[in-house]
Amino acid sequence: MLKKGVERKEVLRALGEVFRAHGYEGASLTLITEATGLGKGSLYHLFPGGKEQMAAEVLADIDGWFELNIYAPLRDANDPARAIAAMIAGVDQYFHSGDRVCLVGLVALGSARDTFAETVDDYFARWQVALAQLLRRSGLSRSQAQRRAEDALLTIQGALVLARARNDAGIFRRALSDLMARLLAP
Amino acid sequence: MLKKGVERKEVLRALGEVFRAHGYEGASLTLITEATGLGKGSLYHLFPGGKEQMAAEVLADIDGWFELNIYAPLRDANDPARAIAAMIAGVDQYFHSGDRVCLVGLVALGSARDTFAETVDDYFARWQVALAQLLRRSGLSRSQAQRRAEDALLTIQGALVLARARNDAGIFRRALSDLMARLLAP
DNA sequence: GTCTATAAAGCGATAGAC
DNA sequence: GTCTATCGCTTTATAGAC
Repeated sequence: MLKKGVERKEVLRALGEVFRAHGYEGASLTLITEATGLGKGSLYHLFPGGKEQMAAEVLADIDGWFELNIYAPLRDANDPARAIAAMIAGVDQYFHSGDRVCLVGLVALGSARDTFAETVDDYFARWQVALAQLLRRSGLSRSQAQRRAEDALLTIQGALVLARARNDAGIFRRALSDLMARLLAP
Repeated sequence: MLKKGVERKEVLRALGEVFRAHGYEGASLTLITEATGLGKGSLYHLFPGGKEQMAAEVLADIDGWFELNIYAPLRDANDPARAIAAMIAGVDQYFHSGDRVCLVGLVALGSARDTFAETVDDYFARWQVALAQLLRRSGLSRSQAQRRAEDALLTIQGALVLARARNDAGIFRRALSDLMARLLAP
C-alpha cells in the first residue's frame, strides 16, 4: 500500500503539467485523462472533490517541493552566498530555465485565485520570510532584507512571464544572474 | 455613424475587464453578455469572428493605448529623467497601482498564448526598444540600455503577479519606485 | 480500482424574427 | 442592430458493470 502514495505522486506530477500548460480553467478532464492515462472514474475515485481537489493537491505538492528544496535550506544556511547561489540554482532547475511556468503565479492571475488565495499567499510569504531572514543574518537591516527578498520573488515571477511572452529563455537566465548579484550586494 | 466607433470602444473596455478578470479561456459568452449588456446576437454582429476576434481587438486597443501614452512619449523625449518618470506614472495609472492585471501577460501565460503570440511579443518588444533607445540617449551603452529595459518590463510584470498573489498593492508601488531609481542610475 | 455509459449543465456559435 | 430560440458540442460529475 506504500505503492499507492508513490503512484499518487506520479499522478500529481502529470496533473501539475496539465494545469501549468492550460491553467486551472483550461485544464479539462479530457486533457487530464490524456495526461494521466486514467479514466474519469479513476480520477474521481482518487479525487472525490474533482478538479478543485486535484489543483489543491498539486499546489500542496509544489509547496512541499519548495519547502524541502528552497525554504528549508535557506533557513538552515550558515553561508549566505552559498545559500543564495543554491536557491538560484534550484529555481533555475525547477522552472527549466524559464521554459516552465509557475503554477502558483498562474493561479494568482486567473479567476481561481480566490479559491486558492491562502495557499498562494502562503507560498510566497514563506519564501520571502526565509530569504529575508537569511539576508538579515548576512548583515542587512530588517527592512532592507524584506525589501530585497520581495524584489527577488517579483523578479523570478516577472522573468517567467516575460520569457514566455517573448519566447526567449535567455531573459530568465539573465534575470537570475542579475538577481544573484543584487542579492549578494553589500 | 461616428457614434458607432465610440460605442465599440466602450464595448472593448468592458470586454477587456472580463478578459482580465477571467482570462481568455475563462471569459464565457455568458459573462461577456453580462459585462457588456449585449446579447449574443449583438456580439456576433459586432464581432463575427467570435471570442477570438473580441480578444484580438481588445489586445489591439491596449496596444494602441500604450503606443500613444507610453511608447511614443518615450521615443519623442528629450529629457530621460522626465520621460522615465512619466512612463512610471503612466504604468501606475494604467494598472491602477497594482489592482489591475496585465492582460497581455495573462494571455502569455495561458494556453491562448500561441493564438496571440505575435501581438504579445510585439507589445513587449516595442516597449523594450522605445525604452532602450531612450536609455541609450541618456548615455548608456547599447547592451546596458537593452538589459535595463528588459529589467524594467520584467519588474512591472513580476510586481503585478506578486501584488495579486499576496493581495498587497504596496508591492507594486514599491517596485515602481525602486525601478525608477534603477533606471535613472548612472 | 478502473472502465464505459450517461446525465445535466454550460459552452461557442448560428438562425431568424423583429 | 438587437433579441430569443436553438443547434451541436464539450464540460464536470455520477452510476454501475467488471
